[in-house]
Amino acid sequence: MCKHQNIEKNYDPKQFEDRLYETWEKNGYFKASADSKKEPYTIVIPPPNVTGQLHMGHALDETLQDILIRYKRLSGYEALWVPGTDHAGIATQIKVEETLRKEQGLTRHDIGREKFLEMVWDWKAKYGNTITNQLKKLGSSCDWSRERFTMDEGCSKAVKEVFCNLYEKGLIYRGNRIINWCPDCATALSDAEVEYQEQEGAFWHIKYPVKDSGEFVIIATTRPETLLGDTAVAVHPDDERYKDLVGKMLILPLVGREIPVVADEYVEKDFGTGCVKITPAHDPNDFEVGKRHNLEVIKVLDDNACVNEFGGKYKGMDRYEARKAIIDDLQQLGLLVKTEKHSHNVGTCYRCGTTVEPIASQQWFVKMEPLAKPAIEVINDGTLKFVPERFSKTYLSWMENVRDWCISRQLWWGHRIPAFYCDDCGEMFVSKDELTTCAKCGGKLRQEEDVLDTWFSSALWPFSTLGWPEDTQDLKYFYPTSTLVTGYDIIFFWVARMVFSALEHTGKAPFEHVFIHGIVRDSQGRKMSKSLGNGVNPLEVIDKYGADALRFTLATGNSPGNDMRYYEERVEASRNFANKIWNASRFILMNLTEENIAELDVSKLCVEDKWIISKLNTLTKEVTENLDKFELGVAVAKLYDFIWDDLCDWYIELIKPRLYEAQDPTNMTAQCVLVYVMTNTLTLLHPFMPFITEEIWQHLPHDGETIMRARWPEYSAEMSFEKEEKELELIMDAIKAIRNTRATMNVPVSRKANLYIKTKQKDVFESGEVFFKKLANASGVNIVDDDFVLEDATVVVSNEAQILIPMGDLVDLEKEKERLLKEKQRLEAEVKRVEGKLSNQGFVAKAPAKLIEEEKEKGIKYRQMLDSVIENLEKLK
RNA sequence: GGGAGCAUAGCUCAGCUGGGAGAGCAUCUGCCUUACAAGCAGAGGGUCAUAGGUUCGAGCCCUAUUGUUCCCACCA
Repeated sequence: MCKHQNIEKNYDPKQFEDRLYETWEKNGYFKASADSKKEPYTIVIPPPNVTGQLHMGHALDETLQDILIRYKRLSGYEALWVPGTDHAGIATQIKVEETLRKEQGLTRHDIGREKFLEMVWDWKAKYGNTITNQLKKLGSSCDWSRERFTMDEGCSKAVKEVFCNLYEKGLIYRGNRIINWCPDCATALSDAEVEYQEQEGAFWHIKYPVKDSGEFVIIATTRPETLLGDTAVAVHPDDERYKDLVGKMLILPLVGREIPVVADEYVEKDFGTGCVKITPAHDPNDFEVGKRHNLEVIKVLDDNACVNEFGGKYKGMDRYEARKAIIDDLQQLGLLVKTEKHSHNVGTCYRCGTTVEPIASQQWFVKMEPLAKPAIEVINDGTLKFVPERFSKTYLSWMENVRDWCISRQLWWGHRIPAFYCDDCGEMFVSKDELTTCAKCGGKLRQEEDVLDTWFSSALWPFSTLGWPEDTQDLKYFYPTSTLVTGYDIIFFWVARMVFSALEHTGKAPFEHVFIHGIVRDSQGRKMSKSLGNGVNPLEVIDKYGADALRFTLATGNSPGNDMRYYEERVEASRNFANKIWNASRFILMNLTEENIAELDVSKLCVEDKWIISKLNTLTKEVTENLDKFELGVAVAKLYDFIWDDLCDWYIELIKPRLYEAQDPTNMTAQCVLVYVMTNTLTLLHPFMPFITEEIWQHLPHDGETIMRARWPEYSAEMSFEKEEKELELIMDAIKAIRNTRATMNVPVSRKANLYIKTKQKDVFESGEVFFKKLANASGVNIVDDDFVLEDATVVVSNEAQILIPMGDLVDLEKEKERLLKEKQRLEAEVKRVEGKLSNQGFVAKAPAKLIEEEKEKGIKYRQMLDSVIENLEKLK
């Protein structure tokens, strides 16, 4: 009779997740078209590192994006999610270098630039698909036909275009300035790529002899090894102690060079000794001081942070060896006054953790001030909004204080800077084209060796992936993008740079909303990291519990911008929820008697049908509103409650009698309602749990090929049934009260009881007979008059009803008294609260009328219930 | 030094524009009731960090304090 295929008893995601994804992709459901008449909705993926592995951070990021994309797609938008990967300059280069060292014992310099780059490209070809395949496991509905890579032809073209453009405007320049140097990666870093760590260090007090006098100046430093490059000692201009010293010459210990004492406001009088050694080549502040006083810049450390030829006898030592040697020597000479403990912040490389070395060096920079201005403006005028809003503060404070961006990197893997030098005449050319001959002297040109900061190309991602600098149809239709979803940890690296780049080159903010999430931590609240070995592999979680369970876990109980802890127990709970949906659907399928199901006929609906439909209607409204406000966690929690409590625990139980009775004239209607409610619920849930919703949807009677092309449910006033909701809730309240009483009185489940109900709502309770029998273990239901008397009965008082249950010997008078007294206390408290409110002049005068009305109704209800309880207590005396 | 977040049940966290404190897990009791034991029914458990304030009414708004986490700055 039943033409519907039965499904397995237990939810087993492995049976369908991969299969469904393949079908979706094959059928082109993820593809978006720029010819569409619909409104566009666009997200570009934060490109993961091309050689990376999926971690929980990605899983969260992709899940949130996929929820938004699927929601918008269902809501009738032309939804495009552009995927792609980042070449990740340093990270990738380090990985390949490591392999080269391990497998062949060679460095990149041994094999040369060309060979090495070939190797990286091979590496990319081999491992580049790993992470994208992992994204597919999660269910990400990216338009893979548009997959991009930051070093593909189009992106490279965009990079050159931007570079030349900025150079021509004078916004890119080459200069000798202090930069952060990572000795291990052997490259310059931007300020954003330096992480500061508090480290226990020392503060050395050193004597510098004053020339031609027996006197000394004592300076205090944390970096004695840079002494070799000192070109002055500075004091504060107002410092009385050193007034006479200014202008005099000092003899630099160990070196013997003469250096002046200068006066500069940068010096803090009260810190250290008030005298500061100035090393312009190895400290950003000293560099500035040096500029003000025309000091020589003597670089004493080389690219490996070892002392160079200007270091005399210390030449060749690395910075820490040199430090130790210098301290020892100073001590022997009696020039070391004292050593204090001192904790201070040390800059480290965000990739390898090595302590960075500030070094004066010839590098390329982006001039930030003119670019930052409009990027600040778009926040202030509301063109670009952060969710949650507070992150705009983080963004603004950075943008307002931003310094010029060092964009050159001494790496091989990346976009080579399009600058060309002529060694014959010294001319430099910046050009999009590969120049070979000098336009001035005809000499041979060589291209700049340095490559660009990885973030230079990712800064263009929202428009370079859509075809810029060409004026493509995609760019016209999908740009600016709608929402950017990313973690707060890359607001500076990436978000900020995308904003000013987009404004400068496209004239538009790259997106409307920046939706910020936190990071996924381990169960102890620690960051997941390789070194701690506490990372959880999302793929293993998917393997064990399914992608939907992982997605649900990441989406639920998580609020925007906040970190979350990962607990396997939570994934298990999510899997259980999936199983619940699975079995509810299994139940529906088992009870469908026709292949096709009729349209919902409102005139045939029973009270419980209207109740669930009305509930669904409200749910639809709220879930939609929550999604529009980026409150994904709230939305999915409401879906959970509706499915588990309203649909499974109540509605399905309520209609079982109808379904089991083939002759029941309302049987068909119940089937209709089940299919209607389940189909709509699955659609609302689909963005969160795409696989299980599709799998079930395919089994249920449906129109169309896929739930991905279903229509997002809409709130409708016609599907709101307030009267029926209230009526059924009276019955539900009574059932809960009876169950509660029976449990308290230790009545065995097997013992059914007759109910005698006193109520003014006779019709409502009469129609609830079948529900009482099924859900409250009633053998019979009798509506009786108020003067009805029953001996040896327990009395359950609920909203609008008194229910008498004869229990014979089972009624323990003392227990019954105790129960009623407790009930009395509870109700008295309620009555007191309501009456307190209503007798408050201020409340009655100022509170909204609707609220007052509700309180009055509650007052009457509780008063009635309390009276009943008291009346019954009297009888027991 | 500047800025931000967090503090709610034993644990992890929700709580939207201020209107009777919620979930999951854990605990206790009773159930293999023909969708689901990955389940069902019931129960216990909270001075919403502290002190003030605004309001008829505060977990939510304001001020201060304490604890905690993070970001930025970098006094050598």
